[in-house]
Amino acid sequence: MYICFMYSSELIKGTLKTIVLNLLKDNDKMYGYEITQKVKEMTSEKIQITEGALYPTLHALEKHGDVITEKVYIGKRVRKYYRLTDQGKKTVQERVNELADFMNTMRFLLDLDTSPGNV
Amino acid sequence: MYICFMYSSELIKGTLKTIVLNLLKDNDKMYGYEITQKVKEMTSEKIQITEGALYPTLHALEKHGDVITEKVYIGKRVRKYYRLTDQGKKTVQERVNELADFMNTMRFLLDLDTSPGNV
DNA sequence: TTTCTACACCTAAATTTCTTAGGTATATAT
DNA sequence: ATATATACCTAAGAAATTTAGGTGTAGAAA
Repeated sequence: MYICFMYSSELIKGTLKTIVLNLLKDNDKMYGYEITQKVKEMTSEKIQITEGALYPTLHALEKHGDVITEKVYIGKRVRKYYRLTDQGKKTVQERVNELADFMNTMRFLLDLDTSPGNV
Repeated sequence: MYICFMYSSELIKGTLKTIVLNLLKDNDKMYGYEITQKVKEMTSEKIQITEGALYPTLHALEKHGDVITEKVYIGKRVRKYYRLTDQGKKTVQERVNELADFMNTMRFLLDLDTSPGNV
C-alpha cells in the first residue's frame, strides 16, 4: 500500500539534523537547496524540508563545529557548500545509531514487527 | 550492542500521542501514572514520559474525542482512567500506520536496512 | 511520629523546534 | 514582460516539550 502524502509535521521533528548530517556523510559536500531537493526526491515528496527549518539548522551545525562551509560562485549566484568535519563524522554516527535504536524500540512498543518490509 | 541511556529528547518529540493511543488500544483502560510506568518498563527506561508532557496530551486527546475518562477512587486517592472511543480507535490506526511508514522512509533515507534486528 | 518514597493528579513559564511568511537576487524559459 | 526555478536568508508565531513547581494520599522505615 502506497501512502502518497506528506507526513504530519510532528513526526519529522527531531530528525532533521540527523537527516542532514547523514546526507553529508554520503555526499562529501552539499548546499542547502540541494539538500531540500535530494530529500524530496529520495522520499517521493513525503518529506519536504522547508528552508525556514533547514538554514537555521545548518547554521547551528556550523556553530557547533560539525560542518564547515565554502562559498562557490556559479556566475553571479552564490552557493554555500557544507562539508562534515572530523567531529561531525562522529556526531553522524552517534545520531544515526541513536535514531536506529529508537526506531527499534518504537517498533517493539507499537508491536510493528509483524510486517517490517511493507515500503 | 546495548545502549542503556535515555534517548535525546528531540527524538521522542512527535511520537507521544501515538505511544499513548497505542497503549490504550492494547490495554482497554489506563491511568496517567500507569502509562508513564508501562512505557518506562517496556523500553528498559530508554523512554521516560514526563508528567508535564503526558497530562496535557491526555487532556488534548479527550478534548478531541479520542478518549473518554472515568474517575475511580482507591481509598481517598483518585485515579483517572482513560479509554479509547470509537473515533479514537480510528485515530490510533491512522497514527500508527503513518509512523510505521515514516520509519520505513527513514530507514531507507539513512540506509539502515543492512541490520534491522539489532535490538 | 516524623520522614522518606511511591503513588497520583495537575499547571505554568520557559525552551526548543518548526511553520509561516516574508525578503533579496540571479538564471532561464514563456 | 512575467513566471518559474535556483539560492541564500531572517523573524514572528505556533506547537510540543522540559523544567519546575504545587497538592495530597498511602505505606514503609527510622
